[in-house]
Amino acid sequence: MTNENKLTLAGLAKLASVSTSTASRALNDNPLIKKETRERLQALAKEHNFSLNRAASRLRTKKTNVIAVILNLTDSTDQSISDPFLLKVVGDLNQVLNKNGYELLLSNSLMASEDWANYFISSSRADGIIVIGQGKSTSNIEQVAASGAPLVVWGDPNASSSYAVVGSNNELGSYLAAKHLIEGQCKNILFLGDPEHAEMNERHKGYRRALIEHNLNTSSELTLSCDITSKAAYDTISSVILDKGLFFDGIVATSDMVALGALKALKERYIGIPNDVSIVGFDDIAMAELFHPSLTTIKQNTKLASQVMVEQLIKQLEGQKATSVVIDVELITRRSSRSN
Amino acid sequence: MTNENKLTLAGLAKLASVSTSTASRALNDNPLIKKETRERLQALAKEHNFSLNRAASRLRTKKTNVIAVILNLTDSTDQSISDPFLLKVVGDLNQVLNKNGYELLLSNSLMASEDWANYFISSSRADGIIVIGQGKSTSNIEQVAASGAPLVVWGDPNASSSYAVVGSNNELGSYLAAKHLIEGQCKNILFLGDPEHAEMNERHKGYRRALIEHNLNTSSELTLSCDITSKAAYDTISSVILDKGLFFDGIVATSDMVALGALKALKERYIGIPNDVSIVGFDDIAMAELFHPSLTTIKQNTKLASQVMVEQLIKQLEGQKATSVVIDVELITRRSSRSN
DNA sequence: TTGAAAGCGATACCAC
DNA sequence: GTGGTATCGCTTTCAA
Repeated sequence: MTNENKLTLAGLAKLASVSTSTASRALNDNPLIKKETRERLQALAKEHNFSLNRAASRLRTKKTNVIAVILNLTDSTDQSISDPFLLKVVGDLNQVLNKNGYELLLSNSLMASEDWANYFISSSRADGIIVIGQGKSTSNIEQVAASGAPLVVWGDPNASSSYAVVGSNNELGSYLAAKHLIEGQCKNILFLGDPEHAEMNERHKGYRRALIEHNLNTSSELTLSCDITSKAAYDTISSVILDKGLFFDGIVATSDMVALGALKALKERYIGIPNDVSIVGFDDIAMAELFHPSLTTIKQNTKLASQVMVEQLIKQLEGQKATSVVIDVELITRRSSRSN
Repeated sequence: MTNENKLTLAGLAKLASVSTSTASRALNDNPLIKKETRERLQALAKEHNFSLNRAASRLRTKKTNVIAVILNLTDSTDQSISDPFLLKVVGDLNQVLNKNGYELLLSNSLMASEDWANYFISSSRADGIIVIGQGKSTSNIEQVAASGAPLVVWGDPNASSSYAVVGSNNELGSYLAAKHLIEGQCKNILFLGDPEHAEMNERHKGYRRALIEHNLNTSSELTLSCDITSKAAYDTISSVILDKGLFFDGIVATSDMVALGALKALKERYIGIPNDVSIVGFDDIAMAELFHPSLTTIKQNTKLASQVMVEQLIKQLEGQKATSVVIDVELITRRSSRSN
């Protein structure tokens, strides 16, 4: 197999005694070619383990059928790249892209050059870009948008932006979370997360809306800013309890990882969950129900979201305009919060 | 930016009043070209947002600088693709590949055609293949190996195989796990996992070795076969307790997800961990220490493993022969098992 | 140190 | 329905 020269389309055509044009069309299942001929060539290709050279066809057609997916990590290398939620999205995107005939080129913001449009699109490495996460700064993303490259971002769809953003209804999600805690008789509800981050800021708004609606304390000492990792959440909760004691009876966390970090800190102090403190997470990662108590959370529908992202991207690839789309969230009630 | 025709190397060369040859060499930082000229052209390229067309250069050089990473899922679509351990490996590989100038094309066995070598290599989509997981059948992998394509597999490195396998010392891992339980006075130790799966089978061997060394019961009813998901583990443990009561006091699980599923089933029945039953997992996923009790486990060094996999792959890309490599494992003692 | 030109392997326009 | 051929944009040998 490695001794002779690799078979090319021209070679295959010769074997079949047709022209390369015909061979090309046949392998691409072009209906211009007689069905019989098509099938004959496809069989021959299979027999000889022949595959069209993508580099060549990409050069000629100026289409790669590749989508670059960029994990837009905030800063801390290790923590966020292993966030199960982000990786779940990558997995789902992979499925959907493949189903639509695209391949997934994986990157992350720590690696790729600064100028994404240039690096991926102009260089014809990919036809379009999906960015997962807006992070704290969106300048990279705006640059891509300005270049006119097909682009979809997973993030906060309510932010007015020059590009299509697909994301959960974050405000509503945390509103539902807070409301659920209030209905469970929580009076002093903490918000745990990083309000500087676009999506998290929306979640903070929803949390405040619920509290205000129910005339609860929204004092700023109830908003605890911390990184979106379980470690940071654990540390934050641990130290705040040490400082001020247990001055809260509910937590609205900005992610499941954050919720789980908080949960651990509380349990270590023998604080009862959900009776002393109720907790609601955000994401509904696979592990949420494995914990004890299982985690009440706001489910983000990553499967649907991936579908929508790919749809919106394909629209742009076809020259249409894409729009931002809000994905519904859902409260999943489990045992880390009091029901009713 | 979209109005005029896209700039090509020839165009850039004209702008700089040099030949395309010179321009090409300059942008590739070829020392043949005077340093001054090189810098001038690189600056010009940046100024005009110019990037070399990869499709063209790949066609010409017959090198893509892309590595296909294939998640070799067993069967169940949803469960395994979200296994945090596998995705962690993908993330780590991404980092290492990028550092070495390669890009990562993500695929999974459910999607890609049957004939991986053909699909990825002959078609010049990628220069090499990394397969994550041997699954139950290795015929796909062997086909790639037979084709002579650069290939590295994450799996059981002890299996004699025609290709390079990088993987943890699975046998030793579960041996350590079982030994640790025995030292904690466990007498009836369950093995929970799927011994048909290559790596899991090694783990089963290690488990048995430890038991035999200590004259413990190795009867087959102590080996519980179940899928490598937390759900399956939960169901398996639940039903076995229902059937036979609590006839064991230790569990060697084949993965953290499995361990956590078992943990949940036991806690729901108010079985004390680690006093009634001690548990050891395998992997050391990020969440292992968040659980209550935190999970004792066998750590797989994915970072090192990724480095080694890429190294071995690059060797092959350079025409050298690669070898299988065993990665050390480490017992991480936490609270789900009795110490000492 | 630089330039001219051939050619990588497909596709698609135009002819028949 | 099928075939001839120019062409996509770059790299690299050979010549200067």
